[in-house]
This record gives sequence, structure tokens and C-alpha cells, in this order.
Amino acid sequence: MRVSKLFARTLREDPAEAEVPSHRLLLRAAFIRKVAAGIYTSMPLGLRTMNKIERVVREEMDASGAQELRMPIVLPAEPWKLTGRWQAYGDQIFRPQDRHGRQFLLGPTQEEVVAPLVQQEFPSYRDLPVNVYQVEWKYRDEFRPRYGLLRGREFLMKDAYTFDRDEEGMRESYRVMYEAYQRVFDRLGLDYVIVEADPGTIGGGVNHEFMALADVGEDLFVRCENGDYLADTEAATPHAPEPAAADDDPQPLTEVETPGAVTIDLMVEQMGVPAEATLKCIMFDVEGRPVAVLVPGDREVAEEKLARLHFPERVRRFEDEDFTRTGFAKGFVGPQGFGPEVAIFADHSIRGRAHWATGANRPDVHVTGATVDRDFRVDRWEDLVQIREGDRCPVDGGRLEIGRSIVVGHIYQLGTNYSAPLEATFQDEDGSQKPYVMGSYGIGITRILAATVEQHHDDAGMIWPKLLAPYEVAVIMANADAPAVTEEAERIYRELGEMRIEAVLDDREERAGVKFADADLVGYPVQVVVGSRGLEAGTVDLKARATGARTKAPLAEAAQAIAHVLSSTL
RNA sequence: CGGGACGUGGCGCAGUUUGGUAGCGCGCAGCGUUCGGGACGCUGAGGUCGCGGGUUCAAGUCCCGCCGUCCCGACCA
Repeated sequence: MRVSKLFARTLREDPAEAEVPSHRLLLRAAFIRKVAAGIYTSMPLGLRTMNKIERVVREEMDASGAQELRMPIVLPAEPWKLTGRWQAYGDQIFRPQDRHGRQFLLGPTQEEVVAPLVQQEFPSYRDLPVNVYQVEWKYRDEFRPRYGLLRGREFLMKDAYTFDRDEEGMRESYRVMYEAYQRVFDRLGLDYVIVEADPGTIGGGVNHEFMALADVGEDLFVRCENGDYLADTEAATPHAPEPAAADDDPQPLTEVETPGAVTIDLMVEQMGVPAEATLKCIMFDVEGRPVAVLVPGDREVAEEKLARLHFPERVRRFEDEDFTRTGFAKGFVGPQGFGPEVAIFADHSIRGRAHWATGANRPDVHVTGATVDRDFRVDRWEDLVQIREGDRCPVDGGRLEIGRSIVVGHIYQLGTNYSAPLEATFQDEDGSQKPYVMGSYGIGITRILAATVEQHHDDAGMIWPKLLAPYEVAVIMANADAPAVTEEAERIYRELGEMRIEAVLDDREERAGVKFADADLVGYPVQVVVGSRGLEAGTVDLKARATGARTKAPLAEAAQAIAHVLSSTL
């Protein structure tokens, strides 16, 4: 490709809308252009790189036995109502209507399409297992699209689905995909970790996230200092403390006047107890039923964990009108005397202390000495706190540290969560109809594009690994007006083409500095400078973008030297 | 959706406080000089100042409404 013809105008200045490096550089280098918030055009350079990411993903999917197909994007609503996601996704899905007013949605993933499809084609246990995938635009009307390609409303995703006869088969399919994912991310050159994760609105059990490490990452994960535990902060479970015995130091339940003490901080101030000795009792509404969650006062409730326990029912925190309607004393709620209409969930850490300071269920009054079983009951003990830096590792008690990352892959063991409500069943050996045992596997292609830039850039621009670079080599005419320069640069460019090395020829009537700056910005792995200065000495100059290493090569053997430098770069 | 900010040639911005002929840099076009790390001179094209209403002799500037974009929070590949 001749740069003079390339449909790409680089920007000299940073676009005002871009904050993070990947967004800024992808815009400046003309890889993408914005159409609307979170929606982008893939420009020729960006599309080439995206295609290369897809190629790696397809190769590993095909090698693991998955078969590519393509499902529609515009989907009828009915199956989504059966699985509960029509409601569960809420405002997150785009919901177009056809001319008759029928409800459709733009696919955020496609379990609801693929399960009935497999049932139609592969109705027998003899047909299983089967693994199908596609690479397709996905649509989620994010509350806040952000950071360019890192969180768009339209994004390219590889989604795969496995169908097995039983749990054991699903676990095997899952293992195969897990390993395929490792190969994909290894080949793409990403620095990543694999963590246990929260399943979110897809629902299901065991699942893992593949997280590319990045300072701008929106996803937090925890890692044990001893290296034996990794988890998404949304799913991480801290080590539970040893239960404390109330008998050792009996305390009566005592009421204390605490006017206006509606927060933990004010309780601490007025009652003289440390925050970790206060019991936070947070009220939630689960489709009309009240649920109380107990955590120590110095901890926060992990609402996503609570939501997961109730999926697909919707969980929301009490609002003012809920308090008014139900009569609970906002700011002074305690679990004592709750009737059976309130489900009481407690975090495991509540066992670590015998007596608690908490609300008395009357305005301006708290209690001390509240004791589990004696003064209040707990219906379910669960992991319900948000993890934080310094918590103990559930495996060996080591210190947990928090890191930032971008989720680029997520795999799920869905079981029958989708096939059962969709009545997607196969006939088993004994003649009975059973729901498929499913797995679901996503890779964010556009997000990988951005995550790779986050991990591979410097002040001058992007630094592409050669596997993903839009072109591997930039041949730069340093003085475009010298006929000898033009002639030699054209020759080298032609020879590279014959050697099947992807190159651009910067034949623009620009000063050399502009071409160097653009080559650095776009991030071609190897730059070749052909100029009159070198021609006098019979050489061209090579520069490896990643290391900055410069070498000279004899003019006659330039193409071979380029191939050599290229082969030694990542 | 809640909180904050911003919408002025393709891009980055000033002008809005105090209403009075729409400006600057980059980019773009032409000519000339220059030419191995984002050159310089001259000339020029390009703007319904986000949209709609209102106030006023007069609105980019003041008032009301709407739309869009970005940033901070709750969701996700």
C-alpha cells in the first residue's frame, strides 16, 4: 500500500474526547473514527489489525473443534422472555420494533438463538457434543460507554457455545475451550491472568475471566501475595474468621440513644465503638420481598453477589419510598425481631464477633450487645462483602493485593440455565428428553485491539507485535524528490511484496520528519529509511519500532535484511 | 439513570464575565524557498457559533426548552 493513497489521515494533536492511551492513539493514527458515543467506524488500518486478531481466534477455535457459523443480530424477543434476560438486561439492550410493533432486540450474546438451533439440527445424544462459534457485532446499550473501544455499545465479539449430554461432558468441553483461550491470548502477546469470576447476567456457575493487565482497566482482580489465588473482585471471597464464642464475655442487649446517627461514622462517634464492631444491616428489595444483608460496619455489601444468589430475580437496594412503605427505620435498622417475611442474609465475617452494635429499629436509637441466635436469626450465611486490599487469602491466609485489568475473554459453564427455560432438549439413550448442558465462551475482539495498545505503546505511538500490525514494514522515502531514492524505495517495496511481507511505501510529498512521526504513531514493527544520505554509502537504515534498535543494511540486500530484522522481532 | 463539564471551519482552542464587523494554531488549496525526526514566506478556500424558541435596535455572548459529547458512580467482551 502506498501511504499517499492510504485512506488514513493521522491527527497531529490529541482529540479532546480521548482520555486513555488506546483511545487517543487509535484515533490519532486513524484506526477508528467515531460515529456516536461508543460506536466507531473501523478504518482500513484498524480493520486490518482487527482481522488479524480474528484470524488467530478462528485458528484456535477451529483447532479445538469448534465450527464457525453466523447468527442474526436482530432477534425476536420471545426466547429472551423465556430465559428472563428480556427483564434481567433491563435498559442494557437495544430494542428495535418492526413495522407491526413486534419487539426485537439487537443481540448482546446469542444463547437464546443457538440453543433452539442446536435442538433443531442435533436432537440426539448421538450428535453430542457440539461446539459452534461466530464472530459478530454485539450490542449493549451501556449506561456509560467509555474509553473508545474499551467499552463500546457496539463491539465485535467471538462467541462460542458448547452442548453436551451431561455435566461431565460440559466440563470436558469447558476444559478444551479454556486451553484454546490460553493459546489465543499467548499468541496475541497479551500480559494476562485468568481469574474466577462473577457470572453476571448470563447466569451460571463456574466461570473464568481472561484479564489483560492494564493501568486503565476497569476490572479489578485480587491476587494472593503467595500466588495461589486469583479472582475477580466481584467474585473474590475473603478468608472467613474463626467463629467467636458469645459465652466467653456475655453482654446484654442494651438500647442507646443516638440522635441523628444514621451512618456508621456517626455511630462510631456517638457510641464509642469501632466501625468493625458495628453491624451494618442493609435492606434490599427482591421482586417485592424484603431481604436484609448483614456485614460488619467497616465493610461494603457486594450487591452483585447478592444479585447472583437471586438470579434471575432482580435485586435492588431499598429506596426512600421502600422504607416509608415497609416502616423500617432508615439509618436505624437492626436484625433483632425481624419476622419470617424478611429474609436475613449474613456475611461469614459476622461469625467473627460475638456482640454487635446495630440499629434498634426505632429512629435515634441503637443497641449494643446484639448476639447471633440469641437476639437475631440468620437465614443464610453467604459471602457478601466486597473484597479489599489487605484481606486474607481464602487458600492460605496470605495478603490479597488488587490489580487492574481489561476483561478480554470470559467463559462460562452454563449447565441447563438456558436450555431448560428454552426447552432445548435432546433425546438421551433411555429415550427421555433432557436439556442440553451448555457452555458459553466470549472473546472481545475490539477490546483486544484496545487492550493490546494499552500494553504496547510509548509516547510516540503504538508498538504492534508483527502478528497484529496492520502492515509489518514501512518503507520511507526520506527525500521523495531524488529519483534514485524513489527508484530504490520502489524496488525494495516490490521485493518485499514478492517475499509476501506486508509493507507500506511512504511516497508522500512530505518532509522526512512527518513520515517518521507517522510511522512511529501507527507502530509498524520495522521502518526502513531510503534516503540520499544512505544511498551515497550504499545502505538503507532499519529501525525496529519496539526496541528502537537501528541498523544499516547494504542497498542490494535490503529486503533480506528487513526480513531478518522482522523475524527477530516479536 | 444520578452528579459535573463542554458544544465556535476537518482537528485543537480563544472570544461569552461587560450584547455591537467571528478570531488564532494545525490541517487543506495555489506559488516560491526548504528537504533524514512533525520547515518557512506569500496568497487563498472553508463557519446557519449544536438545534428550537424568547428578550433586544442588535445575540456566539442574556433567558427557556431540547439534542449531542466527555468525565465521576452502579453493568459487561
